[in-house]
Amino acid sequence: MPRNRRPQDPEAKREEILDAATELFTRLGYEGTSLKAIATSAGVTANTIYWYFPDKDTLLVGVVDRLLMAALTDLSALEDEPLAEQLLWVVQRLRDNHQLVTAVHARADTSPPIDAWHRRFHDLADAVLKEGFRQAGAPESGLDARTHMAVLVVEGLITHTHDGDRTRAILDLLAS
Amino acid sequence: MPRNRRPQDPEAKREEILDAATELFTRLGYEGTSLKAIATSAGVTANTIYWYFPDKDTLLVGVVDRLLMAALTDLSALEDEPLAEQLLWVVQRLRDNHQLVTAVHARADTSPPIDAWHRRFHDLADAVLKEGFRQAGAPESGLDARTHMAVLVVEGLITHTHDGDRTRAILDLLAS
DNA sequence: ACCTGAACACCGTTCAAGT
DNA sequence: ACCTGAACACCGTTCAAGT
Repeated sequence: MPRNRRPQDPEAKREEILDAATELFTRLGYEGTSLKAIATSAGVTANTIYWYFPDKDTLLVGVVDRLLMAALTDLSALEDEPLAEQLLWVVQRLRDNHQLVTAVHARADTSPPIDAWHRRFHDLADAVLKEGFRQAGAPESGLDARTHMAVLVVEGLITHTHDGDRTRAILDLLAS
Repeated sequence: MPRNRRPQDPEAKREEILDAATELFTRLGYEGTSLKAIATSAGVTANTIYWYFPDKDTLLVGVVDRLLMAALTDLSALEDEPLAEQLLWVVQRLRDNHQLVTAVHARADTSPPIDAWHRRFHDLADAVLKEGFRQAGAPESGLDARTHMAVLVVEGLITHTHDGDRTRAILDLLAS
């Protein structure tokens, strides 16, 4: 049996590459992780990644999109919790992935696919949070400004290290 | 006269390198700008930059520190304006430099000098904004959380494109 | 369809050598 | 003290070639 016939189905290989990229981007940062390192960790050669993804930026989009969807799914289990509690959960959940957030921001200006994903993310986050504010009984006036602001604050709390008390105080203020 | 004797004093050359780096980092981003491009624009060779700065990260610190000091100086002329007005001025003033902000965030985890500068920046921004809130008559209770949150929002407004109305609405909400 | 080895242009950084 | 040319290891990406 030849070495480069698929030992398993190609969807699984794609997932393995995404797994490896997620782990390494999270731990070493986007610029600090080479495609060679991802490939080695996934058991392939660097240029094999190009069969599954057109470039490194699009691989990053695959990584963050999968993480976002998983987080949203898990968040839905907390929909009856107070808003500040839900926001705190999001911040704690994504804090380990903060290097992914800063990478998206840093590369959105250069990479069209990252820019497009980033815009979709904000539209989605705005919509989810707006609904959260409504269910918390927030007044309709100024609701857009409030939700946009809240998304920026959550991003800021993920990308900046604060102790738990300060994080909580900010989120309480935000949800009040 | 030999070519590589200084035609002018070395402080001026250092400033020229900072000027070139500021312009190119701002326009093309940090990762999108090579030291060779900066050097050429400043009329030297790439490795000459290493006589003035230990590495590319420290050059970035030099750039952002100079921009921050200039912005703070100019801001002091507006100290009698309403707080929301001052914040709007800051956002508009630094919006063109948003690639510098995202670069600092993206590299703070990897580069000790950038991390150190970033912490100093937040300490300074917190202090300045806290005084701004006080002068605007904000209550002392919850003032820390409010200032930290406001700094995150200002960073978010700089790094995310919003139309003017939305920016203003968010800043009004923040200062109210 | 899937994977590789070899190559390409580029990058930040180092260093011995010049003036 | 200030600056350069040449080199180093590395990077993302391409492509002809293999199975």
